[in-house]
Amino acid sequence: MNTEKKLTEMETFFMALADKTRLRLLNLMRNGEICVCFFVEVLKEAQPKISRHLAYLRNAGVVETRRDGKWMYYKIVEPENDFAARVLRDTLVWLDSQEKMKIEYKNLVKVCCSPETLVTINHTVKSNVFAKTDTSESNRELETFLL
Amino acid sequence: MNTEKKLTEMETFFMALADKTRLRLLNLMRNGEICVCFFVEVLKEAQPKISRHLAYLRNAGVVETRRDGKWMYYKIVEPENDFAARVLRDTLVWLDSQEKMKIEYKNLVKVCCSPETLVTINHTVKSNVFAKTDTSESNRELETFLL
DNA sequence: CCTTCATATTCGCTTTAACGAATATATAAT
DNA sequence: ATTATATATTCGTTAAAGCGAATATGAAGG
Repeated sequence: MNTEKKLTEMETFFMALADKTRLRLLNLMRNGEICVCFFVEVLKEAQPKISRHLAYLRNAGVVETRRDGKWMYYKIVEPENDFAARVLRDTLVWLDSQEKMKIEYKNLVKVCCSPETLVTINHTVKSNVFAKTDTSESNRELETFLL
Repeated sequence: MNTEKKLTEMETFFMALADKTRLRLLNLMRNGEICVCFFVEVLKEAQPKISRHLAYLRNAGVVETRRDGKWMYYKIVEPENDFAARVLRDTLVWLDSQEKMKIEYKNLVKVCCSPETLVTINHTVKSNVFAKTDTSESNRELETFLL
């Protein structure tokens, strides 16, 4: 890579981490991919705001997306740059050391794994919840994590 | 600390790292305290610009200052927060992996350790250079580093 | 005291970031 | 086809960052 661009890359990377909303988003993604609607629900922030910050993280190469029907899932991606990868890991540990972040993560688990909440959020019939609207892998991981 | 302030602290910390000039300053400080005039000389940036970015780093708790007569010396200070300290160390290693940053550091050493340059920069009589204007410890460290 | 030198700060300006509100897009359901 | 839903994007505004130029501060030396 051009030597001039490396500093710009660092700048962009740290910018991605230099915002409360983005840090909170990363905290929620720390154990796997999460659907946008859960971010909105848990962080209690306006949907366009969430969406913009997620876009920011994606442009910075910190997260990747997967579409599943109407839903978009975001997950943290290990940066190609080893140094960035290390800082990102450190940052997630840092977040995990904060009481408020632990609580938010637990709220995420509560929202994700509760069938009623899924119905509320997705406006889906109950019988369908775990069959279609639920991103089964992520939720199993979350449930396991809670035990 | 108030749980709400912790995220703000992280934000401020990462903001400090999210700027090319500040990263270049930190790179130059990686082995000890450096006088402002050397930053100006090596980075070839306007003095007020350097000064403002140093102030930013100081407000973020990343550097400390020491006055010696007319000269101000800045050095990196280990953040009290262990997580921040770790990220800062990682960042310095990251910088050190970049060719351009190595060159800038070598230029610093060249400027710092050259008596003529000191005379030029400090507008001081030659005989005085190493006795007064030179920050002896730092320079010894720099010279050793170069060998 | 008065001047000089190193550094910090202020001022006015331009650029960029962030936000809420509104709108667009894309998929799914009817 | 039409409608509803999830998410993204645009628009207009406000706030913040960064910059160069000018000025202020503070220490040293004559």
